Amino acid sequence: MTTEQEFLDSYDPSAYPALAVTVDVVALTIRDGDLHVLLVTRGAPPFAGHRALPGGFVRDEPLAAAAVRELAEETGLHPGEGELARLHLEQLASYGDPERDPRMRVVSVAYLAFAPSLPDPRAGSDAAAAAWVPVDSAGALAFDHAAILAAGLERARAKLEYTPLATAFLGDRFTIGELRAVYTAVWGEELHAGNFHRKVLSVPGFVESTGETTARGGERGGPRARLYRAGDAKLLHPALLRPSREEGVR
Amino acid sequence: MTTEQEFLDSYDPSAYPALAVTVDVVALTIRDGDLHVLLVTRGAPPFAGHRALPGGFVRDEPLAAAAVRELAEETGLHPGEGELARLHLEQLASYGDPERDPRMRVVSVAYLAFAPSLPDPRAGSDAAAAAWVPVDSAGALAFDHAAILAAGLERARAKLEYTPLATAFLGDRFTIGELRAVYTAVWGEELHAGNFHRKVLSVPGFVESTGETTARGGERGGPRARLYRAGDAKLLHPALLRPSREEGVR
DNA sequence: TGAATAGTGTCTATAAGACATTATCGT
DNA sequence: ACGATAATGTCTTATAGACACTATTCA
Repeated sequence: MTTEQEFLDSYDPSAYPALAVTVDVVALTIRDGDLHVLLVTRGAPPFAGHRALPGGFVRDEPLAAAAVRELAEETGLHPGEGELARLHLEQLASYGDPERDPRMRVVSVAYLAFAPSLPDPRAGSDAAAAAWVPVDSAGALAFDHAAILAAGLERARAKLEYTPLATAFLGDRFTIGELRAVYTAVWGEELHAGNFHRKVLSVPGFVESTGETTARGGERGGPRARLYRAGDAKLLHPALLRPSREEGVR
Repeated sequence: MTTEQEFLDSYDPSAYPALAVTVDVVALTIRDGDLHVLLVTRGAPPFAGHRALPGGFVRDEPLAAAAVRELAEETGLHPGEGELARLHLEQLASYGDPERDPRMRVVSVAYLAFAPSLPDPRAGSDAAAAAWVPVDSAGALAFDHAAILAAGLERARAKLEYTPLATAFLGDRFTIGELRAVYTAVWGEELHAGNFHRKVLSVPGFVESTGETTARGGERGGPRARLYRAGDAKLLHPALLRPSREEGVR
């Protein structure tokens, strides 16, 4: 209870009940115009057969490295390889309710990842039970993972407002229309094409022109679109605010 | 390495190296117009004699409860008692670099607290070494606490933009001038009094009038000010943006 | 009386959003 | 030819910020 006692305790961790630290990852990507999250199907109790966020125990490594490692294992890709090299990863929050895991006290550090469209997890790897699932079809998840997913989605929606991270869902070159498709998928709202176009170009450092255009127009017609790459801005100023933000204000 | 192996491991935590979880609290308050943070002076190695954020090991309790408990111990106040009852507490981030504590692997969950002006920590309590320190005078801190404090300050500055949490630094009734003093203390920038006044009143749900005024004018003259209390808004719309946000955008 | 503060009014520049328009491409 | 999309133009309204101004109170 006293400060000195704490110092003593700190040298004797076995005086405390066993406690584990895990990382769980909310990995988001966009497929076919819809926002998807990477989920695994648990093969053992508790919650056997339920879907869960990919994650696992932290080893002798930084927390973010554990998140990247788990993600790489579940997708069958290697960190720094191919599309995983362009991954955006940020810490989301930590969850440590004593009852959140029925086996023992587990504190989980959740991470949020934005990925360009990735292939399906490789069959035969650790990731046999992993799949990209539309976020609207995630359903019930193991442990408190539904709450973690909800927090990740809300964070992602907010981040698109004031950061250029929407580009993290795209390749290194993209059209304004593709960028708008990211916003509509994450926010779940249609955006006015013309206003969005002008606004994106008016924010300093959001995108920069490559001088190129697409090789051909859209599948259903339309002119060739100019290609852009991500700019050097870390924050959008002014921000792109969501249309419907009156709800939830009170 | 495989998913099944993880399930087995999860039942045998002793297979993993000893690991501790702590909470550290960035507790902010405003005294004499300046932003202060609660710091303790360490009495034992490592970092003996250095200042540090208040914190300690997590017990059989939720993480937020551990943060409140540590804060109560250091200030000598009891949770839910007096000013501590009005405390705003939110999770900040977790810090788990393997080298951040020289003794052992410690993962710390940092919390951020906004408090109305609190008394000095009680002499004779656990808090004998605790004190409110102006954030500009914090200097070097033990472990990675300087980085945690910096993250807390940035979070606080950002939160004041789009939430009504500035009122968490004030009593249950306050003037617009007192609210403006919170903003100038946290942001470190002067705000135009007239524009601030009109803007605060124009944001729905930020403050609501009590119909009362202060008993007397300012110490150096001026009329009596109307008294307000916090409104029911959870988000400010439109937000109060910091004047200088061009820097750090790139 | 003078200085400081509360609160309001006015004006300008910027930004958001609704809507229209033109050009280019695929089918 | 037709429909779809890219990109730009126009107009209205809301907001931010600079500045001026009046009223009230304390020293």
